[in-house]
Amino acid sequence: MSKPRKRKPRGAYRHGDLRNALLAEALRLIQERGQVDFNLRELAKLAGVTHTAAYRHFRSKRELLAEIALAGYQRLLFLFQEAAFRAKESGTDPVLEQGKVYVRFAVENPGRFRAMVDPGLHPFIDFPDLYATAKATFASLVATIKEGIAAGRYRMASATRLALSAWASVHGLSHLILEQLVVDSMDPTPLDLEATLDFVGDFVARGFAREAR
Amino acid sequence: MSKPRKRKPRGAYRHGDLRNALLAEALRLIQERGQVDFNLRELAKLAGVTHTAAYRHFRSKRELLAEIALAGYQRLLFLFQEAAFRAKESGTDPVLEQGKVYVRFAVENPGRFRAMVDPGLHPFIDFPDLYATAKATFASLVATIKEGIAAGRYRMASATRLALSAWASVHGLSHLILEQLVVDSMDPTPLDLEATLDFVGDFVARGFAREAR
DNA sequence: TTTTAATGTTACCATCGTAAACATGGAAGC
DNA sequence: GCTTCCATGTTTACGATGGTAACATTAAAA
Repeated sequence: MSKPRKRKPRGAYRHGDLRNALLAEALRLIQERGQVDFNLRELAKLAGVTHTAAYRHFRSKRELLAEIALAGYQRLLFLFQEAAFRAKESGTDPVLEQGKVYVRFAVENPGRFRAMVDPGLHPFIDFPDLYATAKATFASLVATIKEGIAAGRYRMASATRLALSAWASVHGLSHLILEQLVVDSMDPTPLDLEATLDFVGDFVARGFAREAR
Repeated sequence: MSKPRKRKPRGAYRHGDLRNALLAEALRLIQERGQVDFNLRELAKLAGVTHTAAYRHFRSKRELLAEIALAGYQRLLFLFQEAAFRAKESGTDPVLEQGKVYVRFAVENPGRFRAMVDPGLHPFIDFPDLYATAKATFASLVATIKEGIAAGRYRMASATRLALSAWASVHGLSHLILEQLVVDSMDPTPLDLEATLDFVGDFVARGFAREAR
C-alpha cells in the first residue's frame, strides 16, 4: 500500500500558505485570550515553522497586527452596511443600529477590537491601508447620517460632527466596558449589555432628534 | 581645604527618595513622549541608580505604572471637583464643565491619560487603590448628576446610566482624538478642539435635557 | 558599639523581536 | 530534461528588557 511518491512525513518544506496561517493563528489567540497578547515564536510553532519564517511574510510583528486590525475594520464596515440595510427594511433607526453593532462587535470580539484601537500599533501613518479602511468605516456612518438629515429624520447639523459625537459615544462605551474602567461601579447586575445599549442608544438619539420628543 | 569627612563625589549610596524620583522621571518621560514608553533601565539611569534598584520600591514595572495612573486619577478627580465648584459659581452646567475637563485633560496629557486607560496595565484587580480612585472619579460625576436631577436641571433617569452615557461620550472623544482614529477625516482644520468640545457638549446636553429646547 | 534592616549593586537569566547568512526545492527558461 | 534562480524556510546569533538572587553598604535601632 505504499505509494512510490515519497511524501514528507509532515510539514512540507513549503508551508503552502504560511502567511494566512500565521494571521489565522494570531487572530485565534487574540480572540481566545481577549487581548493582543502573543509572540511570534508561539505563532510560528503553531504553524509548524521556525519563528523567523514569519519575516518572509511580514516586515514586523506590527505589520502582522496591522493586517489583523485591517481585517477587523473590513468586518466592521460590512456589519455597518448590513445594519443600515436592516434598518431600511425594518424601519428602525440606522444610526442606532450601527451604534449597537459597534458595541456588540467590541464586546463579542474584545481581542480583535483591542487590536483595532490599541495605541501601541497604530501609527496609522505607517499603515495607509489600515487608515483608509478605518476612515471608510467612519465615512459609512457619516453617509448614513447625511441621508437621515436629508430625510428630515435628524436635526440639521454637520453630519461629520454628529458622526463624531455618535462614534465617540459608542466607542467610549465599548472601551469602558472592555477595560472595565467604570462600569463596575454601576447597577447591581454585572452589566446588562442590551439594557445599557438601549439607554445609551436613546441618549444618542436625543442628540440627533430634530426637536422635542 | 579637605574636610576629613570623605563625601562620595556625587550620589550618596542612599538616594534619599528614589521611589519618588523614579515616579517623577517616569511621568516626565511619559508626558514628554506622549506615550507610555520607557524602560526601567533608562529610568534608573536618569535617577543615577542601577536598574535593579527600582525593585526595592516597586514589585514590578506594572506597579510603578499603576501608581502613575493612580496619581492621574487623583488629579482628574480634583479637576472634576474644581469644575463642579466653578459651575456652581458661574451658573454654567456642571456636567458639561466636567466633561470638558475630562477631554482637555486627555488632550493636554496624552501620555498620562494613556497610562490611566491603557489596557496593558489595568487588571484593576491587582491594584485596588487604583480601582477605588477611578471609581471615586466616576462617583463624582454621578453625584453631580444626581444633584442636577434633584434640582430639576436634568431629566429623570438613572443617574448612573446618565453618567455612563456622558462618560462614554467624553472618554470616547478623548480616545478617538488621541489615537487619531477617525477625527482626521473630518473638517479641513486639524481639529478645533474647543469647537468640537462645544458641539459634543451640546450633543451630550441634549441627552440630559428635561424636554424640548 | 554592635546589630540589623533598608536600600543599592553585581551577576545572571529568560523572553522576545529581529537581522544575516545559509539551505531547499518548485517553477521558469533554455 | 537539465540548469538556474528566487521565494520561502532554517540556523544562528544579537540586543533590549523585565526580572531574580546573592552580596554590599550604611543609617538607625538596640
